[in-house]
Amino acid sequence: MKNPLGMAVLGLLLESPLHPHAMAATLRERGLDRAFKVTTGSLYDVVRALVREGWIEARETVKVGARPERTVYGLTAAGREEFTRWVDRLVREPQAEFPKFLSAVSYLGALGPAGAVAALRERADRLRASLGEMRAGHRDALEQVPRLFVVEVEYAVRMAEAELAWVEEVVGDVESGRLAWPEEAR
Amino acid sequence: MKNPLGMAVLGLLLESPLHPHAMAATLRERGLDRAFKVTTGSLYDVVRALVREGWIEARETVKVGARPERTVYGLTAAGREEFTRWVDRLVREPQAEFPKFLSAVSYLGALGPAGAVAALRERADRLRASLGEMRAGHRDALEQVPRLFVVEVEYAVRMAEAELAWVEEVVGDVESGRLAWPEEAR
DNA sequence: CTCCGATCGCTCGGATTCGAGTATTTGTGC
DNA sequence: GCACAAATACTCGAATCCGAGCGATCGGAG
Repeated sequence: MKNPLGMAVLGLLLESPLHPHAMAATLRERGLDRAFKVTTGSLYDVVRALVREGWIEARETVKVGARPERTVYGLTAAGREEFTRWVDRLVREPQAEFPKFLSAVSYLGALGPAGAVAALRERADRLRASLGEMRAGHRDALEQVPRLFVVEVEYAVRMAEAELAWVEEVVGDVESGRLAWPEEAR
Repeated sequence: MKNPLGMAVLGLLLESPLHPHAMAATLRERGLDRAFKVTTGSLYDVVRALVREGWIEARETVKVGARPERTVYGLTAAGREEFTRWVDRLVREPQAEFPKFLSAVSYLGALGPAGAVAALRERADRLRASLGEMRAGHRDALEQVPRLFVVEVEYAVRMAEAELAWVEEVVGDVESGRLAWPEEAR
């Protein structure tokens, strides 16, 4: 079980038992779909895996109307423990990750100086837009809930700001020639 | 074809035809395994996919001694074009990604104030260590190749610095009470 | 000259992932 | 009271991913 969505599920069930569809809906309501990739397809797989590990268990299967049955899952004692361990580990140990932008920047040379500047400028614009949305969302959320519950947005904002600053700096460096384009890089 | 490793392969073949094992070796030599997840298993799948798309093609199959045959692949004209488009798109359009730390921070509450501070402190230490390595590696590399070829390391360093700064700030905020721990968060 | 670890180069299959599809029901505007 | 969008709830199969091998060869120590 490596999928962080599993952690999200445990975290939700800490509050109260739910059926899969409700988990997805709740995660989206709380904006946690910015932090977890929540796709329904994967969700059912993840739930099955959590059951296999003994961290959650089916509580009841209710049928409302003629819709498909809903199986409600609740946390086990082991699941409760696992959740904390899981969060703790992910906070403690930086994982090697491979953001697509990092990959792309490795081959920035291929765009040529003018192409690189154009592409980076567009990225900067998009980053500014999404930063605007995040900041607004954060402000609104803070009126509803304590800061601790939206602290991950602050992290996301900081990282986006850092990226934006770097992108702008590189644009400047290319234009001023501080970042030279050697022959070998087309 | 979504795997960025495919982009890395196209980028390598731009220089000269190679067989899969040599691709992996070259990527590692150049330290690009920090930017691309290069696992041999996936590599062969990715190469097959690139052939299917018509972006690379088998050039020859040589047999040296009694070892398994090596199939050498080279770029096609379509592959050359696709590579540029690929880099351009990834630079232009920020992708929604889901770093594990972002997920974990969403449930930071579960660790309690003391637990959170402890875990964050450990992360900070690890980040400092890996920053040290990255900076040293970058310095060394700069003596060998032009800056453009290691510019992705500068990005990685900046992002790690931003994360470290944020982590240290949150530790301070928890300790000073500026980041309060409401009852609901255990 | 012979043993052993490192390197070469690839295959395989289990596990995971997720988009697209299905089918019902509720709500809304006209 | 009817059409139509949205929400409810889940299944399925195709694609992808990747760790764990596997067998050969090479280089160097003794």
